[in-house]
Amino acid sequence: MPKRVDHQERRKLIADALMRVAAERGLEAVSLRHVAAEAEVSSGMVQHYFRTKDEMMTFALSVVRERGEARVTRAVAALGEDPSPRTLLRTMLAELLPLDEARRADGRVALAFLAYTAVRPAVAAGLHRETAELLAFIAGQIRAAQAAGAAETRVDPDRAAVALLAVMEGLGVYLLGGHYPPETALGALDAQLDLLLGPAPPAQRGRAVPPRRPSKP
Amino acid sequence: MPKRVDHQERRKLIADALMRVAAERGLEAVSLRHVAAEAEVSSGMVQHYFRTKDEMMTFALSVVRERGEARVTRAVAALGEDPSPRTLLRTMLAELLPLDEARRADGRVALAFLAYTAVRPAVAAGLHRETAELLAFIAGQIRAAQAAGAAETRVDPDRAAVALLAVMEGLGVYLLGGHYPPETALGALDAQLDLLLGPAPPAQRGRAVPPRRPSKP
DNA sequence: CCGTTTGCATTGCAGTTGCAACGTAAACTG
DNA sequence: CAGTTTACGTTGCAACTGCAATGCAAACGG
Repeated sequence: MPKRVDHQERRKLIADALMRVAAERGLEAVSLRHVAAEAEVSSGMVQHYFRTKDEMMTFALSVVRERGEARVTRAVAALGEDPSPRTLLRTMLAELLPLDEARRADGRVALAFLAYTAVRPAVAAGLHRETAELLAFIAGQIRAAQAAGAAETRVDPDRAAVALLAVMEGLGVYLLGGHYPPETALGALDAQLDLLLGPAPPAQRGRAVPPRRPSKP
Repeated sequence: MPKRVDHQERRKLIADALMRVAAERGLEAVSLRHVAAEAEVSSGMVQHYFRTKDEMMTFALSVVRERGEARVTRAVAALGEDPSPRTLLRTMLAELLPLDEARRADGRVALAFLAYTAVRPAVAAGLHRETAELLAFIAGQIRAAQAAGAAETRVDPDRAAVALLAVMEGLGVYLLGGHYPPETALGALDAQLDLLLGPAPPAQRGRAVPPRRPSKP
């Protein structure tokens, strides 16, 4: 039986189990044995693929990141050929909000890792690059909208991008905390886009994110 | 010696130690013994004042909330008699951002508790009330600014309040993660206020929060 | 002045933790 | 077919965990 196993695949299997544990009971409940049990493998196997717990955590963090990226790319791809900046931004950001249970689970894990990395700065390096790229992209879209005359040109695209991404992150945090219902968050997101890009064309207004067919990533 | 002790004071002493541990090494490192050691008391004493660890955590969470509130009220009080809505909002929100090391430490603890409560919904009840109050207050200020003609009346105050608070929370999270420097966060906050309330009067622009004298709360 | 209550310190315990060590069986290499 | 490597499974261990139990001295109530 041995030797013919995909190393990366096993690691993802374990990381997935870790995320399930973390989503349900928090990162504090993540132990070698719990993860192993959740993945239905022996704890020896977990040790075989991750020499230390920290290695496992770091890998899981990268998986979380990639999941988010995959979500966004899929949602954006579903928009078809070059969508308007507004549609693009709204789709991206709404996709990153924990609006259904699947995304809530991911969100809880992400939030846990956020707290985790806040105390272990060394692990956070990868996140910085991603944030920087996202910010650059968002700023680009805002600039495009301004050039097309759709947006007020008084706002600095870079600052607006930082604010817009922060809105999304903050809404996500409050949603996870159950401070308000999803509609409130979506309303605030749309209001923010209105502020930045001017009122939306009526067809767009309040349109839901396209339905996502069930998948087992 | 016994009998003449202020119960509440001891509990705060312990909670403070807990927050120091959590700020440095995360909530996972918070154990009865660690907290006791940090507070320089016996672990028996900790058990005397908190019958279970959960009771201690819940109390610490309430202390975190109160600290934040105290910070804001102090900063706002320093503004003097009825300041403009814009000044008020900017002062409040900037005070809640982790811009110096003291507030970063508090922020790390708050973030850790956010992840903590996301998995234990029962504990989060108190937070909801506070958020709701804050939102109502912010919305009120925005309404006031609109009535005074300072702000564009096209934005819905309630939605704008949700977005504004989310901006602050999101900026805080990214700051704690070290994704960008404090100036970027402050820039985005000001940009957001510009969007909501119109450009700031020149005297206000970029003015720093009044210096906070060192204190041992 | 004596019992009760309060405020702590110490000890002990069962359970859990990360991790090292060892064992083993299957595939690949020569 | 011998030997090495890969892929695990099992066991064990020292450290740590929350918590119960016990002890004890000081203040207070009677």
